[in-house]
Amino acid sequence: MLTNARLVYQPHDQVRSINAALDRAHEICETANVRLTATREAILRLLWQSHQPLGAYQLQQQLAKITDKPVAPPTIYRAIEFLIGLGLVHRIPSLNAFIGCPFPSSEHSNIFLICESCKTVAEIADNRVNTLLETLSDKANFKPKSQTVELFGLCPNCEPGDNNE
Amino acid sequence: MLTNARLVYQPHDQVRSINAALDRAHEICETANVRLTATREAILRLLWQSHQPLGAYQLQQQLAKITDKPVAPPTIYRAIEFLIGLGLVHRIPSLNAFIGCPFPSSEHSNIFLICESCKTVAEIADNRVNTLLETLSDKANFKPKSQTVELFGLCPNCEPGDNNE
DNA sequence: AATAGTTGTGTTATATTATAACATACCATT
DNA sequence: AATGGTATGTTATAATATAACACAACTATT
Repeated sequence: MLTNARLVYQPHDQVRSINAALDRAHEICETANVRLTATREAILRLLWQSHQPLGAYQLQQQLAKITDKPVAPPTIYRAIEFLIGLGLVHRIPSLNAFIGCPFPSSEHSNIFLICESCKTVAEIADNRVNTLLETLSDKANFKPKSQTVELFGLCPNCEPGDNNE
Repeated sequence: MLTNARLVYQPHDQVRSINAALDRAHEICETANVRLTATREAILRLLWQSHQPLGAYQLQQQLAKITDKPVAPPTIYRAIEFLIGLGLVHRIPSLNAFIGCPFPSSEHSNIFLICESCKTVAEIADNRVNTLLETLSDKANFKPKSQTVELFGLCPNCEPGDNNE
């Protein structure tokens, strides 16, 4: 099982992990022979910096602030589309928002743990879920191609009882 | 495992199953001591008649045609909200659309089989999925409250190879 | 059946999310 | 520097969803 739950729920060295992730992203783009332009990298960085998913118009505001000039929605949506295509970013449909993928390039189903209180989102990848969903699909004669799993609840930091350790 | 896959993917007696479902809906409302008004029932009927999820504005159009007078979006959204609250209707986030629940009143996770070709949506309920997702949540110290599982792929009628029988 | 309280609907306006269409700029290769 | 592909800017608008307030309908009690 892959997960970024600890990173999301506990304090850690943000800058270092983001730089490492960006390096990885550059590699991925080079391999795919596509360009990680300034805009795209900025959007990716913003998404990776936030453990809460960001909407397109939040990204618009933040990008405008960084570059100090206005940015129109298509710019944002194009960058997002590009990043999603590479698996660097996920869309969370129930929130109309986007989040950086903690383990791009690993083939995985997307299981999102969405905290209804603080809105942070952690991600899990687990093959058993895929396997089970494939079995169930089979019984219904359905051929699955992709999937989204969203769990809504409380993260360890917001759970009233026993806390994160 | 509960599923409406056969109903969705094969021809069947629409009218009879919808009437039975509506009877069931009336029971549920009576028990909950809430009113299944004309508008709400009409929306529910429209959703149950369609194996494809309908958007709010599609429902608006269809309802306007039935009642022969214009209907504003809030009317639709209110009815939908009411029906979702009772578990009679589900929202499918990735489609911004709604679908009638084939087995309301059964506690279940929502697993949607969304055909990318013909857009029909079948639903499955299976406890193993819930169990597995709970196990995974536990490991991340996450307390799940609800969930949405969406599978995208091809239904038996659209799958090129072997067809539905 | 009159009243009051609650619940549901009509109506208008507007917020939020997303895309279409076309012009311009950038960038690599010749 | 000319060409062709890719990326971005710009304007307008489509599609989805909600806020706020007025009015109507239903329900329970007198």
